[in-house]
Amino acid sequence: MLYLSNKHVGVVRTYRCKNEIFREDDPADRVYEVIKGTVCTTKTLRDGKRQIAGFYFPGDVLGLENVAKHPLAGQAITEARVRIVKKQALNALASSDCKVADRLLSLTARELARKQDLVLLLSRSAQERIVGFLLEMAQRTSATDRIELPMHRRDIADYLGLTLETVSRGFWDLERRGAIKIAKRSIVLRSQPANGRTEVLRDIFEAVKGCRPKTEHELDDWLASPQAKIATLFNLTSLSYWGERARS
Amino acid sequence: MLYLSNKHVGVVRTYRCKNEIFREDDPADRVYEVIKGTVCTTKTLRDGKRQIAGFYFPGDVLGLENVAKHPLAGQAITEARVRIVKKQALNALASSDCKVADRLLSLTARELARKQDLVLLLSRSAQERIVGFLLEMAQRTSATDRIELPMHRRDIADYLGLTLETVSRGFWDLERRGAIKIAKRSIVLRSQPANGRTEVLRDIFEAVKGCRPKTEHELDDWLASPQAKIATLFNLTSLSYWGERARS
DNA sequence: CGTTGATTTGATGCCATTCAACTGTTGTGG
DNA sequence: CCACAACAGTTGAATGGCATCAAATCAACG
Repeated sequence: MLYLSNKHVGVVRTYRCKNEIFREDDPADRVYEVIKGTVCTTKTLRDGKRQIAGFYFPGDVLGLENVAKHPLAGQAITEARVRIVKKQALNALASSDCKVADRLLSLTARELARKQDLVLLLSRSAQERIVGFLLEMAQRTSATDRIELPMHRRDIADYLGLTLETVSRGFWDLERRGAIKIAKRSIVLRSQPANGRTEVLRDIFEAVKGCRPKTEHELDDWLASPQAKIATLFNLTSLSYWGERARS
Repeated sequence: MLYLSNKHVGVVRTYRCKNEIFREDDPADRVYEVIKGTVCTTKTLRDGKRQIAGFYFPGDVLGLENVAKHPLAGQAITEARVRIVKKQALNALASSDCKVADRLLSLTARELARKQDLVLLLSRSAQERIVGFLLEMAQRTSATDRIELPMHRRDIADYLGLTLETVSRGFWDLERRGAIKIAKRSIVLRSQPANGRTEVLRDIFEAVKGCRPKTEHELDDWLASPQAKIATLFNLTSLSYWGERARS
């Protein structure tokens, strides 16, 4: 499903895994809509350290920042198909079609909300970042009980501002506690004991859904969802309160 | 100077220092334009830890994220005057006046770029975050040789994901090296020695301005600016390369 | 089978936090 | 005017979490 444009706008290109879609300091005169695969934005420092500022899945759009030159490079994490649209053409469309302008603002605002979440995530402990990452992936990749992670440990580490060793240890810690089962690049969620203290469960419900469950049934239904399983992981991390990280 | 709206839209309110402008989980049906003073967005966790996701100065607009409920609270850092505009009214304006829609998108995209920068900043060492913070403040508050910091050490710490002690030590370290002079809430920049290695200076120029200096004169001129003085601080932090953090 | 890259595991060290004491400032009321 | 409390900021010492370095394990592939 293409949100931003239709078949008659822009060009579609395919990128092999690890190939660059655009470079740092390239003129930022285009936006890039992911059609298939996974893409990320990276910044590489002279000392070799790499930071990943965001992952992008089908339907997401890169390059919405209001800047002259890309502060970050765009890179394909897996083989990826991307629609490239010139901002100029897009602006022309937007001024003629109000819905396009609306959609553009909406996409930018959503991206802003995601970056907000990332900022909040980055000022937490290593284990909390890892759980937060799993929660984000579960929400964004319409996961069932199995979360497929297209990116490497190294990518996750660069995204979370950690080392890949710490990420590895963090995953293993969750597995040791019986919360997940690691199968290569996919994480299988195991149902939590959830014994006793239902008040805590209600708190978690509220933290993720934004309101308290109105009926027992509503709570039980939600507890069966993968989001709930991940959210309850937060209990394992001595985390008192996560706040609202789940939206739309 | 009011970017977003004119005198006939929204209402203007004044908030005392530390007062809340909007709360976490309040319906996000309004945007808030800072007219005077300084404002920030905060998230408070149950364990008492606080995170600041952004500072906002006159001309900046809060609440542009595309969400139903505010994920963060808005709080006045100093006494602040704020224009409050309902999103509904704004959308009505935007659909009739194309320039308003443009301005709205531009503001959101700028905010997105700022959050990008913050994400990159947060995955660095304590000292680098502190220098990066000074650089951001110098750029955003049209500073001369003196940067006025309206916020407390505690606020800076919560913004950078550090403790206030670490921030204090970081400032003192810069003072010890002769880079700044601390005067309560204002930081006086002292011109850097800049002796020798002009190649390094050119690198810093490029990192901040985005292109290499074309003439010696251009380099010298820039070196006299407060931005340059702060940028050269990065030399002091064993930081090999900062990348482009200065825009518009 | 050897090579290469990805991940896990282990040992050690450093940086930032934590806890604590102390200084300086501001405001309040007698 | 002074005593006192409350707050902001600085400084010091000890702890611990995460990075770093190093090595082992494992899978994929020619």
